Amino acid sequence: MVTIADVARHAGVAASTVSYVLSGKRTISTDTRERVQRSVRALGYRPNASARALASQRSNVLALVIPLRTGMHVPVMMQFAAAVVTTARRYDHDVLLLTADEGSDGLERVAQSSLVDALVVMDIELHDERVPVLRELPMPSVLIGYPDDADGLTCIDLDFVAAGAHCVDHLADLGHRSLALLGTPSAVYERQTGFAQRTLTGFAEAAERRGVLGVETPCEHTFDAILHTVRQLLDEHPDITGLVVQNEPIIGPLLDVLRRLGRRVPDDMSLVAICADDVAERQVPQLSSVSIPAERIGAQAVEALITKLEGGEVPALTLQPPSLTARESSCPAPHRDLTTA
Amino acid sequence: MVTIADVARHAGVAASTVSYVLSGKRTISTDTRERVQRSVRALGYRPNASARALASQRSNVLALVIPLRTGMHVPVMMQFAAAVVTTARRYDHDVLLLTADEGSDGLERVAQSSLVDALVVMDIELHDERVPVLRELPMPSVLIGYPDDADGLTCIDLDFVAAGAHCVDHLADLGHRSLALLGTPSAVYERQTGFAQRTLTGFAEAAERRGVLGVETPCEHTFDAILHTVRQLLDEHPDITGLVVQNEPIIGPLLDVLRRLGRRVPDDMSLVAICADDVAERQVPQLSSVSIPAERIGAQAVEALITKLEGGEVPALTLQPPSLTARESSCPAPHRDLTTA
DNA sequence: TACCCCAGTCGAAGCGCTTCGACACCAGTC
DNA sequence: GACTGGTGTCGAAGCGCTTCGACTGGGGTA
Repeated sequence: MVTIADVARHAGVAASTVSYVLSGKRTISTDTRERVQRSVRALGYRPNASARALASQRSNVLALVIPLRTGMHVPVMMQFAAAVVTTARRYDHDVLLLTADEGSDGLERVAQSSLVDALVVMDIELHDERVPVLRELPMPSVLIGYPDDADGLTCIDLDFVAAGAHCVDHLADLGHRSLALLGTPSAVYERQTGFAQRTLTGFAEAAERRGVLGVETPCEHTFDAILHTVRQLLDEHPDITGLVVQNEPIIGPLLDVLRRLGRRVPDDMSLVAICADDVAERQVPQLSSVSIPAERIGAQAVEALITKLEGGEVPALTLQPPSLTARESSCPAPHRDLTTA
Repeated sequence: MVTIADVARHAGVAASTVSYVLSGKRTISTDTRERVQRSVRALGYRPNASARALASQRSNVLALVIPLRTGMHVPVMMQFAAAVVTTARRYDHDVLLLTADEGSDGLERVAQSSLVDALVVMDIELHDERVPVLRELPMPSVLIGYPDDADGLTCIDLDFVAAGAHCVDHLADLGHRSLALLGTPSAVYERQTGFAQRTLTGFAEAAERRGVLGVETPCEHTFDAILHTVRQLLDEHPDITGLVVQNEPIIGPLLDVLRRLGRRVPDDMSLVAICADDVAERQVPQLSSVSIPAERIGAQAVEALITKLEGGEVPALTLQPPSLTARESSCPAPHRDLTTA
């Protein structure tokens, strides 16, 4: 391996000069700078990451904690992860992958051993055991999602309360009076995952505000579960004409189930999904949806972290406003009242 | 931060003694060992990763290169990734996440800067530009998948040739005489991805060997594309009664399409998928399938790497034998010949 | 002309650990 | 009683880099 000393010798300067050329932290004459850069290229020099980290107290590595848990929708997670990695690279950082099942011990491990400079933590529960740990850690972190008590933390998320409300408003504006939220598997609610809870809240509040019926039900991923859940829902509330779906993997089978139950989308049943745009567009009919800007949020998380690493200030909570795109799956409610009133 | 010197002072020994207690590389008296361990616990000491890496020339970090490319099925990838991370942790290693779009430069970067000790590379193409680079790198690597020329490499994969053949054999055994392979999106074939190509080969060879018709067609992910592909397939080859599917995300909509085209599964059309077991089981009807043992392969990759890091020998190519589970989606062929012969 | 200042460079210290060789001590051995 | 061979511990060197303080020389100022 070629070291900085080799480069220095080759260029006829001191090792520290090479270091300053590379970091730009002191002024170096054009002449020297170019000579050093030529030597770097000629020898194919790459600074040793550990030596650099040891001397500078910076590893240039971010930890990314991703959940690999039941009920989570994997492709969305990967979009976040990809955005984090890509953005980190843009700021000359690498990403260490941790799974959530290492828990808060894992966070302490990588932080206290100085393996990483900062952490991005996904899939935050309302009462997350990792939150107090993150608060005490001697390095910056950013959460994607946010706990109930977000004091002293930096959190970034889609505004799921507003997202839930948006869906209700959209359907209510179209004249629907009875709505249901078809949510994530119940395990996700049980562990009080922020995004699921908040969508629920937004949905319920908006239904109340608009004076429409709003029922909520979790839904598992198997076809039979979907069939059963929807059938029961429509049995109990036969006048439901609007469905809000926050559960990506069931979207395909759900359309199937509705067909099988004799409900045409959107004629008999309007649908709004909370999901990635490409998923919404891929369906037949294309789904009206509130998109999940995973790319944007992942990038923002890294940028916030970099800012904090450089000593800058970032807002404690950044909520992306949701945006709803109306597509083919939602339309004005059928005029029941003409026949039933 | 607590350093090894603090621990040494606290325990009344030399720093090197602490190091030897921690590594176990020299015999230490029970008395001293316990005293040191107590001090470690009392002070909450964690060795500094960079210092350790610098001194020992080992970072205890593995690079994992995952593809984030069009046509790849994300959940399967994540299963691999999760298995790699989990297994790495079992051997006291961490995982640095790289995306394939950094290409071979990314590999050189992390390897030559000693950021990592070894690499796991996924999604290998038959003529992969990264292969020559990996061969030259001064550290071990393991490929999940394998290129045409695998000389000097360590590769682990499901035996997709056998998988393709297995599917044909299963259907041929059931009396089907005309089969089709509904494959990945064409982009995946165009970049000569190993698993797709080899399944094709196995499928074609087995069809030839069994003397049955075997047509092959790529298939994109959108509903319309699936509908169009299947319709065209059945127009051109109306007597196809067996379908092999290697394209996880289309499985749901495909069942839909077949229904729409009036083909009942399995009565009119037998189906065998190459996909994760849980996906196969979630469908209605449940799919006969060759499973993709992502967990196993990911774990094996890491274990091979650890063995190589310790100077051990590992086989150049490890092919997992595929196993087919017959479920509801395949049954004996309808007895056409009675009516048409 | 004497002075100061700044740009440009160097040398050395030190980041926190591992590892090598040396050494001290105690048991056996002859 | 001198010698050998472990066993357990220590000190020092060194991993490859960053960074601090110091030094040099040339240009501007008084």
